[in-house]
Amino acid sequence: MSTKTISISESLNTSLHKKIAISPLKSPSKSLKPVQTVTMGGSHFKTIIPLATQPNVQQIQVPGSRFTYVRLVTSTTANPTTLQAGGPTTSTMQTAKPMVVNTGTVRMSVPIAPAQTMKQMVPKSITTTTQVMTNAQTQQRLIMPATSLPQIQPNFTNLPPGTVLAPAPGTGNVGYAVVPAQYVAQLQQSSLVTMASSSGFHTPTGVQTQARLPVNGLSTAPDSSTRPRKPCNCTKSQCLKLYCDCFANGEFCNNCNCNNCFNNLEHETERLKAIKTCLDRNPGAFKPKIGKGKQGESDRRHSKGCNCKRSGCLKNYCECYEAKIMCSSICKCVGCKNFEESPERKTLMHLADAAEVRVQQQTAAKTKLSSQISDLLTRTTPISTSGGGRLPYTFVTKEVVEATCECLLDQARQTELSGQPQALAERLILEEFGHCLMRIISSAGKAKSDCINC
DNA sequence: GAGTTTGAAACT
DNA sequence: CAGTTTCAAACTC
Repeated sequence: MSTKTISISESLNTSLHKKIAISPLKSPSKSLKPVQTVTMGGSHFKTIIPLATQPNVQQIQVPGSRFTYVRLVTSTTANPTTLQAGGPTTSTMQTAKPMVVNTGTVRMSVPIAPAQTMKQMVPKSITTTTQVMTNAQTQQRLIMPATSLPQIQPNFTNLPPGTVLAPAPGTGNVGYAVVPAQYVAQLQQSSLVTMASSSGFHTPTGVQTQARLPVNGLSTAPDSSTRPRKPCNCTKSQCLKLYCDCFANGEFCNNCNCNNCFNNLEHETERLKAIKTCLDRNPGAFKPKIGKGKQGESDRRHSKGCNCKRSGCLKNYCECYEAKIMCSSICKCVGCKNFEESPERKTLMHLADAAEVRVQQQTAAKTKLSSQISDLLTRTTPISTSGGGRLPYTFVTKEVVEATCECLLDQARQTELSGQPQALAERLILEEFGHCLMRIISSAGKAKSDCINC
């Protein structure tokens, strides 16, 4: 991977003429890319962290460095290109990549994640303070100046995400980042924002950060791009080995339950060293484990295959099963039941589907019941008797009865599907009926009380 | 929640 | 490369 230098000249004040070093970028993956940059050699690396000059963006200055550090996120497709910053459309969209900004004194590695659901991630609050652009891939990106240099901004609409425009040595602390909007949302949720202060780079002891990134550049679950990743519980690895999911995903730990965690900015040196060690051991350590299979095979498959011995590849111990893909020819598993025609697998799938449907039905029924009661509270006039303690009969309407019946039917279906004995089923249904009654009574009582007070 | 099982990662 | 150990997540009770 070579580093290319690009001049920014057009539309810039000549005194601001700057050199930009942009490295070719790598493909998106589960892993972050600082790993790629570390292998390039170089005496000093810095993990780039968010800009701070915009209301929703954090800028952190590392002592001893003249540069504003940023963390960048970019799209999942496209190829590396050479860029002419400020020029006409000389660039094409690029892949999520790590970037090395060679400023002459400091090399900064930029972990970059694929931005997948950018449209929905763009916070409304920031669109007024940052320039939002839409490219052919319908991804929105932001140009966020680390310091004010507004005349540059309009010329970067064609830069790929993940591009850092850094100044030549001696030109001051000015840097630009083209960042997909999703990352701004990450920033808002990340404790990176709270851990950094505008006066300097101070991270309180124990503070952990975790920028959420899609796993493998793919969504392993329908909502994986929006759901916070599970916190790790590492106790011995210092979160600096691939045992740690956060580390393996190229993320900082944040809100984890780990002990003696070194996977944070506070232990940047150790972290980068660990990344290098992992890469020395396995250059593909941070590459996606789930990739495209050979022709004729499933689109997605485990890059190395699993080695399961006892789980039949039908438990989450199995990386293939966990990724919701079938085992392939490269797996070395024993007694595998994770293949297309496997009856065990089909049964598991049916059970999982049924469970999901049950949960949805039950949730819907309960929501409807609550809605009916709530609706009644607003449109009925409770009948209160003077001290008689009777509840308003108007609450037992046709709608409430129907909603109650739905709850009971759902409970019946659930017990039937799970093969519960009849006696237990009846008991569960009765209990559900009791819950419904309690809700009705509670609502009616509240309405009565409200009426008395009014 | 504690203890067990599991398989990937790390180590020898 | 193979065997063993370490580790943290998944799972069971």
